[in-house]
Amino acid sequence: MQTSHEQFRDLAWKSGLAATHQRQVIYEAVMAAPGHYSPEQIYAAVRRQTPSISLATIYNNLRLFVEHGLLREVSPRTSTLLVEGNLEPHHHLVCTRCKAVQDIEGDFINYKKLSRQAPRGFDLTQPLVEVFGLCRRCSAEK
Amino acid sequence: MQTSHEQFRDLAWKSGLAATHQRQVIYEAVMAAPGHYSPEQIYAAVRRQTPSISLATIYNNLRLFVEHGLLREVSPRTSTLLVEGNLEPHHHLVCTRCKAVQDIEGDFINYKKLSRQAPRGFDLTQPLVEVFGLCRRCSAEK
DNA sequence: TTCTTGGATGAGAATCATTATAATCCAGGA
DNA sequence: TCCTGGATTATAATGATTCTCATCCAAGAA
Ligand SMILES: [Mn+2]
Ligand SMILES: [Mn+2]
Ligand SMILES: [Zn+2]
Ligand SMILES: [Zn+2]
Repeated sequence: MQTSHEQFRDLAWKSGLAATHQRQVIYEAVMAAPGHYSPEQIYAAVRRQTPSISLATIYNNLRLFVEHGLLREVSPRTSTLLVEGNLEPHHHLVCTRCKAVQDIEGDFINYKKLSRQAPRGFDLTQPLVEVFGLCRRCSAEK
Repeated sequence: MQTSHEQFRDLAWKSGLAATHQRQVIYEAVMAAPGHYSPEQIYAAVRRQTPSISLATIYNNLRLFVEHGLLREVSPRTSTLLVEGNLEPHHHLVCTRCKAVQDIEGDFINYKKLSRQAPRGFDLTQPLVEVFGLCRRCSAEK
C-alpha cells in the first residue's frame, strides 16, 4: 500500500506531469475526503499547508488534472445561459469537449430504478437528464 | 389558430406578466425556430426589430420567462467549477434550484436504447448523466 | 559543485457573463 | 390630464476564470 505522496508521484509520472510540491498538495486536498470541490474550497484548504500558493496555480492544475484524468469535472458547464421554447419534456446530449447541446429522444431511463436510488425527499417529478459524451466532430478531432 | 402575438399575450396573462413590446419580441425570437439560444443570440435577433432594447432587459425577461415556465433553461449551471477525485463511473443528482450536486448510484440507464437514439458519430463510451430535480430542502421551501 | 534552461509558479491585470443600481419611461387607472 | 408602479435602459459592479509576464526552481550538463 502506497502513501498518497507516492500515489500522486506515480500518477504524475504516468501523465508526464512534473510532480511539484504545489501539485502534490492540490491533489491531496481533493483526495482527502470524498466530495465535490470548487477551486476556492481547494485554495482555502491548500493555503493552510502552503500559504504562498496562488489561486491561478489551483486553476491551472485542476485543469491539467482533469485533462489527464487524475480528477473528474463534476458538471461540464456551458459558458453561457441557454434557453429554449420547446416545453415538451426531453433530454439533452452534451459534448464534454465543445459543450454543444442537442436534443435526444427516447425512453432510456428506468424511472422505477431511478426513484428507488434517489435520496428521501428529493423531488423527481419529471426527471430530465443530460447525457455526456463526445460529439462527432470532437471525437474525430481528438 | 392564434398568431404568436396572441399566444404570447395569452401566456403572459396567465402568468400575471405585463405583455410589453420588449417581452413580446424576446419571446418571439426564441420561438421563431426550435433551438437552444444564448442571451447574446437573442439580443442580436431582437435588435433587428427593436434596436433600442437593452441586454439587461433580455436577461431580466429570460429569467422571468424561465421562472414562469414560458421557456425552459437548457442546462442548470453551477456558478463555479467542481472537481472530484472519485473516478469510478457514477451519475449525479442536481437540484435545479440551489444547484447542489450529489452522487446517485444504480443502473437506471438503458444503454442499448440510449445508443440507439444517439446521433451517428457521437461517442457514448461510458455515458455519464446528470439527473435534475429538487433537493429535499428546496422542494420543502417552495 | 556551479551553470543552464524550460517548465512551473505567483501576482495582478484583463476578460466575460451576469447582476445590481438608479434614472427615466410609459401604460393604464383615477 | 395627472399619477403611479412596474418596466426599461445605460452603466457600474461583481465574480469566476484566464492571461501575462517576471521570477523561481529542479534536473541535467559541464
Ligand atoms: Mn432541447
Ligand atoms: Mn460525484
Ligand atoms: Zn464537441
Ligand atoms: Zn436545492
